[in-house]
Parts: sequence; C-alpha cells; structure tokens
Amino acid sequence: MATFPPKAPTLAEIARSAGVSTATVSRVLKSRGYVAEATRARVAAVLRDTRYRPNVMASSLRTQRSFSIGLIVPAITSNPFFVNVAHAVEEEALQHGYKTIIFNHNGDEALERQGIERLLERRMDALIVCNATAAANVELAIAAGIAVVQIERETSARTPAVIADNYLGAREAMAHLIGLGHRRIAFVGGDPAQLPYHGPQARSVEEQRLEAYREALAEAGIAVRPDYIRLGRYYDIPAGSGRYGREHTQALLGLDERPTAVFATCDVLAAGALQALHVARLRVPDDVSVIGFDDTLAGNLTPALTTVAQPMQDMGAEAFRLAMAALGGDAEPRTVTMATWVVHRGSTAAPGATR
Amino acid sequence: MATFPPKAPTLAEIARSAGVSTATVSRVLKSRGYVAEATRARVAAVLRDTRYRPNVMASSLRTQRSFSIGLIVPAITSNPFFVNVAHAVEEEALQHGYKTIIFNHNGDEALERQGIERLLERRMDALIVCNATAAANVELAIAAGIAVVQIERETSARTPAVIADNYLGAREAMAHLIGLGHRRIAFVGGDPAQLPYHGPQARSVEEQRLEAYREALAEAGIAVRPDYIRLGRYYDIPAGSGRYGREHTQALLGLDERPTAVFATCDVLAAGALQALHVARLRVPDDVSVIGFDDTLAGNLTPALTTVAQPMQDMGAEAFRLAMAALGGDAEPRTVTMATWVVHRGSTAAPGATR
DNA sequence: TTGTACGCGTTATCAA
DNA sequence: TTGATAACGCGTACAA
Repeated sequence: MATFPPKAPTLAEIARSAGVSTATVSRVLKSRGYVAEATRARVAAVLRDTRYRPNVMASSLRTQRSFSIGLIVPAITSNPFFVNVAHAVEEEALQHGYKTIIFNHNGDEALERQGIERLLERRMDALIVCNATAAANVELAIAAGIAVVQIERETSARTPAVIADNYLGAREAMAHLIGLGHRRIAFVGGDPAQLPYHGPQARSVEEQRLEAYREALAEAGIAVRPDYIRLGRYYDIPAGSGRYGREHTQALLGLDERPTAVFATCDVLAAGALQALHVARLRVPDDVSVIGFDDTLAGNLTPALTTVAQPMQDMGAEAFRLAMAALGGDAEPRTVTMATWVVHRGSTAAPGATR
Repeated sequence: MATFPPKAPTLAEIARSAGVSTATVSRVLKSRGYVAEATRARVAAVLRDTRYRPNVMASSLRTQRSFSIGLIVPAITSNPFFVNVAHAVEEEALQHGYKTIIFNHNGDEALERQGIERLLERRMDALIVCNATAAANVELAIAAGIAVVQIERETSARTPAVIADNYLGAREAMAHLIGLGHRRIAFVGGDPAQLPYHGPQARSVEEQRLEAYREALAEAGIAVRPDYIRLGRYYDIPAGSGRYGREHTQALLGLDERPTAVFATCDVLAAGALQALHVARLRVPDDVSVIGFDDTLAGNLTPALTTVAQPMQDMGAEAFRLAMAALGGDAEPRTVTMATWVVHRGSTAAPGATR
C-alpha cells in the first residue's frame, strides 16, 4: 500500500538519519558556520534523497521574519493596471527572496481594513497599498509597526509612496492633441467629488489631471467648455466594463458641436469611448481622435490606442524597494514621482484628416 | 518619543494582563470550552484594547493547518482569463477562511516547479494548478501529500479537475456562424503541436476545439480548407499582446478568397483579428464576422465581441471546493466539465449584411 | 471552570 | 567542528 501520510520530513528527522544534531543540519542548510566537508556531504545527501523542504512557518516563527510582503489592491479584475502592478511587485519581491500575498479590497473601506488585518495576522514584513481607500487603514498598519508603502495614490502622508506624474502626463496628452490641431477637446475622467481625497498632496489624482486639461487649454487660448467635461467613475467594480466611457462619449456626441478629440484618463474609459464612436459610425482617428491613460488595454483595442503610459513595472518594483528600505530602518516617507510618456498608436490624428 | 518596536502582543502577554492562563485566553479567542462569563469579559476587554492579533504562523505550526491554498497560473498579465480565475478562487477561499497565495509560472516548466516548491515550503493545505505545464510538477505536489486540483487543462490524470467543455463551446461558436449563413469560416487558434499534451484526455484543449471546427464544417457539408486554419500560440507571454491574432488575420486577408468569418479561440487572438480587419479597412461584422472564446476582453473591444463564454467564476469556485473535498479525504479524481455559452454582442452577422 | 506543561519545526546561543 | 538546549507563539491533553 501507499505510504499513507507522506508527512514532510523535519530537520530533526534529517539529523537523526544523518547521525548529527539539528544544529549541524541547519548549518549545512544555510551554509553558514563551520561544518566539516565530510559531514556536510553526508547531510546534503540525506537532504537530497529525503526531499527535505524547510517549513517556512517554523522558520519565520523563530526568526521573526516572514519574508512575505502584503499587497492590497482594488479588485484586480477591474482594471489591468492593478494586475500589472501586482505582477511587478511580485517579480521584484521574488528576486529578493520575498513572496507577495495579494488582497483585494474591491473599493470598500471595511474590506480593505479586513485585508490589512489578515495580512497583519500573517505577520507580513511589509505592506504595499495600491489605491488606499482610507488613511486610517494605512495608519492601522503603521501602528502595527510594519513598513508600509503606497502606490498610485497618496492617501496618508505617513509612508513612502510611488506615484506617476499625473499632471505632466495629462499635459503631454493635451500637448499631443493640441499639437495635432485640435481645439474641441473633451475630457472624460474621474470625478474628484466621487473619489474623495484627504491626502497630503494639494490635489488628488483626478484634480491634477483635470487641472492639466484646463491649463493646457488656457495656455493654447482655448476656452474651457463645461459640456466637454464628463466626470464619473473609471469602471464598475462588479462589472469591470467600459460602461462609463461609452455613456460619457454618447453624451458628448449628442452635443450640437461635438468634440474632435477625447482625452480619456484611463484606458478602460477610452475603450468605452471607442465603442461609442463605432456605434455612432464615426471613424477613429479620421472623425474623432481618442487618447487614453495607463497603457493597459491600449495595445489590444481597435484602433490601437494612443495613450499616456504609466511605468507600471517600475512603479511596482520601486514600491518593493521602498518597502525594503523602510524595513531596513530608512524612516523618511519620501514620495517617488515617476515620469509618464505618450505611446503613439493609431487613435489620434489631425482633426478632419482623411488618410 | 514613539513607542519603538510596537511588537505585537502575544497570547502570553494577554494572559498576564488579564490575570489568567494562556489556555483561558485561547478558549475565549476560539469561544470553545468552558469559561466563566466574568473572565471571558475581562479577557475580551484586554484583547480589544490591546489590539491583539493572533499569530497565524504560530497557530499553523501548532495545528498543522495553514488555512492557505496555493494557486499556480501562467503569467497573470498575459491573459485576463487567469486573473478572473484567480479572483474567483480567492473569493471562494476567503469565504471559507482560506487565503490564496498566487504564483506565476510564465509558461516555464522549471519556474512552475519552483513555484510548487515554494508553496510546499509554506505548507499550503492544498494546491490549485491552472494550465499546468508538466504532469511531473503536478505529481511532485501529490507526492508531498497535498490536495491538488487542476483547472482548464488536465495535464495529470491523478487529480480532480475542472475544465470547460471546449468541444461543445467550439461547436456552439461554429453553429452560430453557420446558422448566420457563413461558409467561408477561418479558424485562428492554439497549435496542438506547439502546446504539447500528454494528459489523460484523448485530446488536448486545442485538438478539441479544432476537431469541433472540422466536424461542424463537415456536418454542414462545407469542405475544410487548410489555408483557413491558422495555428500558433495564443499570446506572447512577455508582451501579452494580441500580436498573433493580427498576424494570422493579415495572412487570411491575403488569400484570394478571403473568409467571411473568423473563429478565434481566445479573446486575445480575436482582439488582434479586429485590429487587422480595421487596418484593412474592413468593417465588422458587415464585411467579416468575428467570434472569440473566453469572454474576457470581449466586452471592451470594438465592436463589442461575440464570444464563447467560459464560466470563470464557477470554475475557480468549484476548484476550491474540489480542493476542500480532497482535503476532507475525498480521494477520487473526478473531472468536472462546465458548460460554455455564446454571448451575443456586435461582431457577428450574416455574410454580406449591410446594416 | 481554570491552569500546567508539552510540542509544532526552526534558529541561535553557548559549551564542549 | 559539533551538540544540547532554549526560545518563537500558540493549542490542547491532562490535571486540578
């Protein structure tokens, strides 16, 4: 019959079959401290053919280090941005011997709190919070004595953070459109009122992007038209669809003087915009130009979307590095702002252009 | 000054401040066993205002249960399918007090092996493997005495599995197209030769879909044209883009008698197909119909894509349930096959239709 | 109803 | 160069 509980061998068992003490086994495992070549070989052999696998929990208990890092994100299914950030954190962490444990908060403050509690119970060495819903939650983790880093949105002033340069990114998008000759440019983006902000920066992500839009128009001598500004949420957390982008764009197309370009501050919104334009039988970019933000879905859309890229890879990796630094005692909560850039694909052109 | 190492309080410390033994604290924590109301209240108070958080690792070490489940997937960034499955597993697990720990294998057998090892070291109670690259890896986990469940692809015969009905799903897609009147239908899908299979089923996922395509044509009395069959990979793991769908479709459009419909067996491929058609200035569905598979990107594409939906939510949840059953001693490796269905959106129509 | 004491699998200190 | 041995934080027989 099969060997029933194929229980994983323990250090002590290894020690016994190798005829040494657990201390010695531990030493060869960690290749640390003195150990005679003869014994090391003997132990190594037993380790190998017994398929020994250290029990990380026991080790963590003893060393008070879990080599795990918690990552809290909104629903990972709602926006590919979060998946990319998560993957980046994961990769960087792995390279440093860390495992990333992900928790979704679905945009719900209570759920976020619970997620942080669970992660704290598992004694994460550090915590990375992407899009924190409440400063209190972030500070809950700080109070527990853990290193915390924020990504994308600075909700609490008390941790290091890595964010993209939202103002400049939006300015670049506008410069691109205006440079192409557009003057009737609509803005489809997040609503500062619906995404309340009480953080350390003067303005929220949404306010920064909107401000960039306004200032870019002003500098170009173009009047801001309130009916060209459509604000709301980025996506439907349960549905995860581009619904809002569609609706806003439909509304814009109903205007008697419709815009020649749409600046959507999220690729998910832009995807909906492209759909609405298609349904209205307008061609992109011939009839209307569209530019997005994030560079997530962009490459998969039709037409391929010109968009403002955020360095998601670097942001995730940098967040991990900041967390490690904080763990190492670097206490200053510096904010790293990362550059964005426009990726030119096929969705923008001069107004009225007919290829 | 701040209290420096805000070390988390331990059970023993709680016991001391409450003037009871650790056993009693543990009892109120678990609300199990006898404990006088007076003492329970006293202990509860200390627990509360000391912000006690149990150390899950210590607890797991003692109980030999980690209440963690490992999930291995290909690169989570390469196909939204994996994200949805992961999210589903996570949700179901959470509802049962389990935490899901995700590992990406990037389609690499060695990496997958490492991921399994890491998860084993962390003493997962069970393991769910999505798209396992090698039976040997799956069996490595089985040998370690852990419950294992496979999703989407049955690579080893030795575990329970949950898969979508790929043959029927593909038949439904074809029935839809043929019912619309199409006879020149192209197939863009995974190449059985490039995605080798040595599992328990008679045919791999790719072979099943391809067989369904062939048989549907045969039953409709339509000759199979080899030049209408384009096989390859689904996506570029590093790039994650719809590159292959574009290339295959471009090739199809170069044919002197081009197809009137394209069946792409993955939404990521379909996204590329839509792009290629747009570049060729063909309208979908007026000039060419496109149907996808998965229902991931579908709702965000232009035009919104008709596709064969896989029940990703249910698949993830069911995989978790099977894992729990296996943990509970249910040893039979049954395979659960789940139904697919066509979601009608705007990308298919009768050939030559002009709205 | 409550407390004592041991062990889960490691690591690390201290002698030998 | 090696081995006892004591933690790490918790759960649980068993005794009181």
